[in-house]
Amino acid sequence: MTASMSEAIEPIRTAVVDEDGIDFALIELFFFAYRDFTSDPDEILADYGFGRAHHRVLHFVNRRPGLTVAELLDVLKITKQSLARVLKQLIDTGHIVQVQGPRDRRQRELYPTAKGRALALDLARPQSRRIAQALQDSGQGFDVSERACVERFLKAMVNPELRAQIDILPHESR
Amino acid sequence: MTASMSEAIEPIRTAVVDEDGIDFALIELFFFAYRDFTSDPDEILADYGFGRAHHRVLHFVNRRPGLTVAELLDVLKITKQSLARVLKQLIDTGHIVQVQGPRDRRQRELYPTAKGRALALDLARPQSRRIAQALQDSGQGFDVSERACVERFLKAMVNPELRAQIDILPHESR
DNA sequence: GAATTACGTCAATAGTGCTGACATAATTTG
DNA sequence: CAAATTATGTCAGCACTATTGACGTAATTC
Repeated sequence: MTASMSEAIEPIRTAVVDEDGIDFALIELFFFAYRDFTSDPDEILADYGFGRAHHRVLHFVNRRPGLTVAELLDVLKITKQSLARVLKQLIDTGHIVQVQGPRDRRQRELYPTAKGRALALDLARPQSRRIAQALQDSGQGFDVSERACVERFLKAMVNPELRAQIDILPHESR
Repeated sequence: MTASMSEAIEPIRTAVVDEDGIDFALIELFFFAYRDFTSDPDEILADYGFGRAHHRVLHFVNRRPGLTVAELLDVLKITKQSLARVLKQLIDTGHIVQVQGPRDRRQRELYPTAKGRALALDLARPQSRRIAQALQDSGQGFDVSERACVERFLKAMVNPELRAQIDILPHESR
């Protein structure tokens, strides 16, 4: 764990620049943007003793009511054990209910309750406000649809094999 | 922690839709995009026994060589204690060196070593590739600069009071 | 000289992720 | 029908990143 040898290791005093296809500017903008984007719901969640994991579960159960546990794991790309804790808490607090699968009785379909729906909307509100404001602030005014541009870009950033999953989720226009 | 009362809580069977200014579509796209975006460097970091916190520190020390500890804390918005561990590891492994501040000897200026610069570039490479590919895939071809649009949007998503900090960082065009 | 600042460190805690193992019930397969 | 597989739940233990609060030291400022 120690720096090899005893000679002084030379500090590099020049900043890295965006060269050779290295895009530090967008990399760090993405970091800052996502951090502030998630900070909005974080404050609300804290009041419930919940964290981001709860938010994500609540979000997707609201977006796809009747999801099974396996499907949810596949969307979130986490393990059963990681999901178990947060899902149990959301069920115990009456935000989500489990319903035995109609065809396959081993499955548990997950549905939001009115309480769970309300919380999901409360969490989405400040994030939506931030997005709307950002689109408005950054829009060029003209014909160019900032929203369409951003939506295309974000989707293209997702691993190709996962894009099919996204298309399952409800969307307004398209 | 238990759902109040004994009556069955009704599951809501309809999916939430994007209405009343709620933008679920972009919210979840942002989640998916950021998750995959960070998965690239995560694999490399694992080889070093490092995590995302190490990546962030290494990134900003490379972007602003000579940063003091206090400045780094201000950029990352974490506590001294959270930084301490990861910074110590990066110093012990010879990725970052501390130099006593020239004016104020209490300060420790942080600089990357050649090793630290190399790792920062290795981590930025797959992320930059993903961004470039996404911009290309999503670009409309025409005159519209997808990159400019995305950069404006991401910057507008950041809390206004923090945007000044971003402008300090080196950038190519602008 | 006293207060403040910059930094380091210690102890304790929380949230979220992981692996591996095991149990149960239901469905599918041979 | 018996056996294998699948869907889910649960237990134990671990890792990483973050938190708060407290304390110490050295350097600077007032």
